[in-house]
Amino acid sequence: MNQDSILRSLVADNLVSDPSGARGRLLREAARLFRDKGYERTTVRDLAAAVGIQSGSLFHHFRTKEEILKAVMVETIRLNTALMQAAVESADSSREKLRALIRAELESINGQTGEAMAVLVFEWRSLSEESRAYVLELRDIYEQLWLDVLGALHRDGVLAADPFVVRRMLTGALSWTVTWYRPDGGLTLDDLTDQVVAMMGVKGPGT
Amino acid sequence: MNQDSILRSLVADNLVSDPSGARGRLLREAARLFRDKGYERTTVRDLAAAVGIQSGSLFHHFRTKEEILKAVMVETIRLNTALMQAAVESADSSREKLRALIRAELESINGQTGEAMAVLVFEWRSLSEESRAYVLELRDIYEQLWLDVLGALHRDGVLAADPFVVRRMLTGALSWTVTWYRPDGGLTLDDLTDQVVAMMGVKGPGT
DNA sequence: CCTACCGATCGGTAGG
DNA sequence: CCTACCGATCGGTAGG
Repeated sequence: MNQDSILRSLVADNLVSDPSGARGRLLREAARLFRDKGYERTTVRDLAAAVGIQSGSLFHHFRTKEEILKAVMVETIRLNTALMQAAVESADSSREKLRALIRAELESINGQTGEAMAVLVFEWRSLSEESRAYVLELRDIYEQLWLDVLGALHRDGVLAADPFVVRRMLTGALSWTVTWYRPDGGLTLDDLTDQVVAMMGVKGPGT
Repeated sequence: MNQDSILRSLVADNLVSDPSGARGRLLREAARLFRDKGYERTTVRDLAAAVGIQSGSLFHHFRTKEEILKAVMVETIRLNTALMQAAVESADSSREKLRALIRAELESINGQTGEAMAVLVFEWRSLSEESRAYVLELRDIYEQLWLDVLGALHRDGVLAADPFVVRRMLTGALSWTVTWYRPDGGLTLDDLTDQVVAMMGVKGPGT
């Protein structure tokens, strides 16, 4: 399962909007604007202009501006949960699974869906209570994938630190790359993954 | 030099506002509001109410709302640069200096100035171009303290990964603690510091 | 999806 | 530091 086929399968199940449809295009532009200017500084007029419609027409697709933010976050978590699941399944040992997860998350953060991933990290406060509760549920599933792998490494004595703390540290470290990492800067995503793995205190033989 | 005397010395030099004065109290409340609600969602009326004055009176102290954000950030970096300098000087070996830096930054993020530190991380986009340039200058001095210590460890062969990358990872990991770490949760700041150090691939003998 | 428009709220000002 | 107020802009609506 590559990235494209995973996306297509989610679109078929109506869990993620078709990127080429009106809704999908709006969500992609919204993610970009929300990351660049922040949710609050982005006006409904900005959003409408980005997809070439009038501001009033937005409310044919979404009841409120906040609903757009929620949709960006929900679809992003759904897509990335599927991507992480594929990453876990692609590897055999726990150590390789961890590497695959780190690599996949770095790819999401610094690739095509990077805008939406950044929104997920930085625009949390702009969600309503109800939306927040729902997004958090999805987030728990995503996090459990990580905790399972880290927990296995911990039980095997390969990872000394607490899995929960390690995952929190990784979340911060990896999402922060969006503010400084540039793929064209001589450091490839594989190099970056290596550095993170090297920095993690995962002891023991090299494979 | 403890934290209090460092703060007093900065106040005496007019680099940081007296926390008990009108300006200092406003900046502290502003930091709290900006962290909780975000800069854009915080109105000048919120700010004024928090210190018990009318909204129009704010503009006697600051020309614009953005100037308040800038002041929060500038004073926070100044204070923390002094705190990190003291941390570096308090230790002898590079390894101990790194631990002191990590411990001091965790303390800043999760202590009394935590609100302002979170603002520094999450409200970057709301700064004007000019303010951003100025804050960035101060930030460079702060970062250099870290890079000096990490660079020494790298030259000694204790730290395998690139100092620049390590610092970026640490920035993300440590600042992210503000979203999940609670001092009363059974994990002390010293425990947390231990976990971070353990997670860093700083090889070699235990002292 | 558009036109035309609304009530509310925003940052900031003038004059004291 | 207050009173009184402004122009601009915001999210959202009605009716087509």
